[in-house]
Amino acid sequence: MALPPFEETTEEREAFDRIVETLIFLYTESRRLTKEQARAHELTGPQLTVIKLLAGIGELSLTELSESMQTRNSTVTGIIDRMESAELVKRVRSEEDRRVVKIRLTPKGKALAKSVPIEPMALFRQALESLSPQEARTLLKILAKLEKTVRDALGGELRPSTESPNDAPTHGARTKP
Amino acid sequence: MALPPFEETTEEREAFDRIVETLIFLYTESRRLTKEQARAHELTGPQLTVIKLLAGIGELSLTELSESMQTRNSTVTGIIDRMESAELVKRVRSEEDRRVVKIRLTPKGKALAKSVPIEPMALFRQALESLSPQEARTLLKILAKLEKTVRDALGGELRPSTESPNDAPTHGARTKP
DNA sequence: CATGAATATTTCGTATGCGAAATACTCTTG
DNA sequence: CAAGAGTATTTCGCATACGAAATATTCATG
Repeated sequence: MALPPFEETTEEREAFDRIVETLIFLYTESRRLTKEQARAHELTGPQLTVIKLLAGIGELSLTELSESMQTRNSTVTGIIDRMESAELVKRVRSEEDRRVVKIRLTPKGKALAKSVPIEPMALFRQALESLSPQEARTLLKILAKLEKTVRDALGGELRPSTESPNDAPTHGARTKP
Repeated sequence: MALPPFEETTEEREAFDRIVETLIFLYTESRRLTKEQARAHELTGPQLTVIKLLAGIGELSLTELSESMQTRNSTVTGIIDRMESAELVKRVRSEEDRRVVKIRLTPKGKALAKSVPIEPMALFRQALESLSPQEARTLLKILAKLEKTVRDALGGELRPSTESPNDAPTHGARTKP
């Protein structure tokens, strides 16, 4: 009677603030450390992600890459430009669909992928190992629920972008698309 | 006997991958929507964060701002430069310590802060409301544990930056420092 | 009180990251 | 098969984001 479901208590608000803050902390610190570690191998964070993705798969179109990395095509174009200049990667026009550009590792890129042991978001992954299996399962379940809520909210709201129906931003995403 | 604690099963690895992916999804999508909503008010995402922070506090030094936003000083300098050009904010040299720059809202900035209803990371915050109180508590507990693990790891590792001992990156952090 | 270590901010160069518009190509339908 | 809708990528301009180095100022010690 006092507080309907949507009323937010002060306590609840503080808890939410802490959660938001911690989410940002975990994401940004992991990103920073990845970037720093990548530098030791003459790579940037996103470039490391690209190399690891391609090493696992072989080749990906630019759009597939951008989806895997949760970024926009226009962002990935720039990343690939620089990697191509550095001879890490090459663009190959697809034969079936000539609009598509396939991205492949060069021998130099493959060698680098093999020699670089770090993986994107390693810091966060490592932290996950400190959780009990029970906690890990619970975390995954809760995050999945949040993801669903967000996707539903975006469905009736977003995708105002001109670009392809991507999902969203980068720097260390899936290692397996 | 088969798998010592540090051995990672395939199943576990996939769960970790999903968690990492979801973390990135939640962070980046919330960030994107905030940015998009801010645009309707002639603001960028980080600028919205600055305005909301200052509206709650009054004034903050540049370093305090960068810590609240989990970004580097050099990044915030640029953000404040543009906001100052837009007359949203002004720099005031501190009297006690003349190295310090205090950032304050201008009347225009205050008015804008009042008229803009959106808050940074609103999408994610809103999603949190879909959780049961129990789930929210559990999530907070697990994230706090991860945060501690990460801080410990960084303690004996990081902070290789030349800049002040900040914590890390931006775009929508605390609303209350 | 002079010097050097420490701290706060800025400057600079480079790499994302994004949306909007332009290009190039494919796929309908008529 | 030609015109237009749809899709893949690039181009462009702008705003972060970062580290390293430069500046300005304060503090600690001798």
